[in-house]
Amino acid sequence: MTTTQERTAEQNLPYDVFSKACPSRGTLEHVTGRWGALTLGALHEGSFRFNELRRRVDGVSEKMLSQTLHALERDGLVHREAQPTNPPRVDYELTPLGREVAERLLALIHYVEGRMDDVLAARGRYDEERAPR
Amino acid sequence: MTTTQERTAEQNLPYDVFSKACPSRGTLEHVTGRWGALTLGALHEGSFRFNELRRRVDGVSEKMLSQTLHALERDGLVHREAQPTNPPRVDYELTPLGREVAERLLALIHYVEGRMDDVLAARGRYDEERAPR
DNA sequence: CAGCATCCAGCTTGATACTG
DNA sequence: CAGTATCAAGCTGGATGCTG
Repeated sequence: MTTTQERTAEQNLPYDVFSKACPSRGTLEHVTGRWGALTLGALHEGSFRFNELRRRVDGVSEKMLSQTLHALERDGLVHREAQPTNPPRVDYELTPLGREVAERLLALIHYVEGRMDDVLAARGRYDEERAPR
Repeated sequence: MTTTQERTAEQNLPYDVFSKACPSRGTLEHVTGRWGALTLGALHEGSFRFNELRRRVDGVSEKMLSQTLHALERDGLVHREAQPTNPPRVDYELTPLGREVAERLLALIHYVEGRMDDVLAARGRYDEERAPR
């Protein structure tokens, strides 16, 4: 069995999410976090204004959406286009890098959605086995 | 623009992670959460015992690993094989469904790892633009 | 070894109010 | 419209002690 450090050295990987200190872990959390994932998923379908996005991502608060967008913009996954009009208009869209990431993320999301019946069935079995009384 | 509900109806999707109430959102969080993602990633390489896994997933506490494994087992992604020996030996491995999910997850993880240089560069630009003083 | 039970510090989150 | 500021509450997660 190889340790994280050994794998990193052997395969010469510059960034290894399995290592606690690796910055890729932070970015991965922005991408896969509850709101990050849904935001990237929504933006994969086009450009959105702030409040459009807010309605799209059911349940996100204003604060969390703002925070999420800042993190994704900082990581270079989302582009923010602000027009200095009044009232202000700001559009968000994926960068090329963001699109690549979103595609892989959506492949995962759609797969999970497509297998939810199996997941729910597994849950039923699990719960029944240990609380039938 | 279509709402979440409209999309769900139009495309006849049984499960839509964009909807607050959808159970797929919960499963997605188990899969993509900090520890869920790393645990699935580790298990993709083979079968592991509890403490092996703990060493592999750098930074995870006993409690969180236990909790994570329970959630993944309940969702039908991980299989738990307990041998009634003394001392006890328990092995964890992916189910076929878990393997499918882990593969898509790893595609995302590896892509992000591979583009970390771009992410870090974007961060540098972002930070510089708004705190030069 | 493989966990569970408990406690609690602190970070995350949501609600609310306010600004340009 | 597009956010920021502030504050309370609740949940997450780490430490500790214990069991089979």
